[in-house]
Amino acid sequence: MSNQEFVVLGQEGSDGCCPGLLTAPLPEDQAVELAKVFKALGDPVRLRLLSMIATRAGGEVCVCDLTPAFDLSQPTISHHLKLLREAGLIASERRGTWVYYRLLPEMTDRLAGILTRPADEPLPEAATGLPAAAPEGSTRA
Amino acid sequence: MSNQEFVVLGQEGSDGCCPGLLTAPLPEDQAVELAKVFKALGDPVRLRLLSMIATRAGGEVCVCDLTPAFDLSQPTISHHLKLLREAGLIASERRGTWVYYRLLPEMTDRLAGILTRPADEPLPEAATGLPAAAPEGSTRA
DNA sequence: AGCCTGCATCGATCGACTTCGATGCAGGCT
DNA sequence: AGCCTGCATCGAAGTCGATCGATGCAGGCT
Repeated sequence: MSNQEFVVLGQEGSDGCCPGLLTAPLPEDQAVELAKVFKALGDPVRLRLLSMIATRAGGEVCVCDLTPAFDLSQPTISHHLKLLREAGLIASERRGTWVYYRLLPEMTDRLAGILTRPADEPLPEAATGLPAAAPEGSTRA
Repeated sequence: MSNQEFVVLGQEGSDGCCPGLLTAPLPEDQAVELAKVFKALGDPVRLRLLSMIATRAGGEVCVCDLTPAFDLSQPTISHHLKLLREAGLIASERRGTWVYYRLLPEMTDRLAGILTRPADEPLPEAATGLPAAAPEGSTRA
């Protein structure tokens, strides 16, 4: 049960080919994989679940501590946890009666890296104000 | 047209009250606002659009350069751009016949900060293996 | 064994999202 | 003026996602 369901995103470090969204034009297949993770974060309940898991001292939370924090049924919470798990953001482990969830910091680290721009980003403010200069590929047929 | 539609997320810097998801248990209303932005990123087309906009030299892209890069209709691309705009990730400006989009790096910076953990994160590996220790709030009635 | 608790899975419901063609609107042409 | 191009908006259609009650399963009790 403590497996990650399926590993999304190749695990190249911050040195490899894919320094992130804001550096190179993100190929199709990578966009698909990345979107799965961001989609998992695109829900208030899942964000709060992730936050509760990540910030709990000890690095682990029992599901029985998560469920009563929401005005939702137990199956719904279980469903959201499953999505976070399938996105590679958390992992679960059963110990006796209870199931514990913990953060997988590799994924959040990776997302943070993907959203970080390469420190310079001149933001030239150039072309602004020109009388409608023709864009890149427009041959104006 | 170059307005941000509506400003999501209070704009406190990295010093203020909300250092991110992985530090404090994310209150409900903030989770709702944050989820909107992550949801906007939770689609492969929008991720590629954002990437194309962010990585274009000059910091701007004409819509007419974005549309032919996808196997989708023009209204669909326009719809995705609108969602990215409403999420505060990009802004648009009309110049003559064409509309140009540019990245709003404040938002991506903010997301990156939210996903960054406070550098230490001991990952104690403690309680693991114990014979079913009772979780936090369980009084085991 | 039998029972009880904690959690996951199943099936159904209903709203949200993606996509499209059709249309509207702004701005540059002739 | 009339026309054409670039882009946004408007329904409509189909798919996906969130949520629930019911159920199943695992593990610790008596």
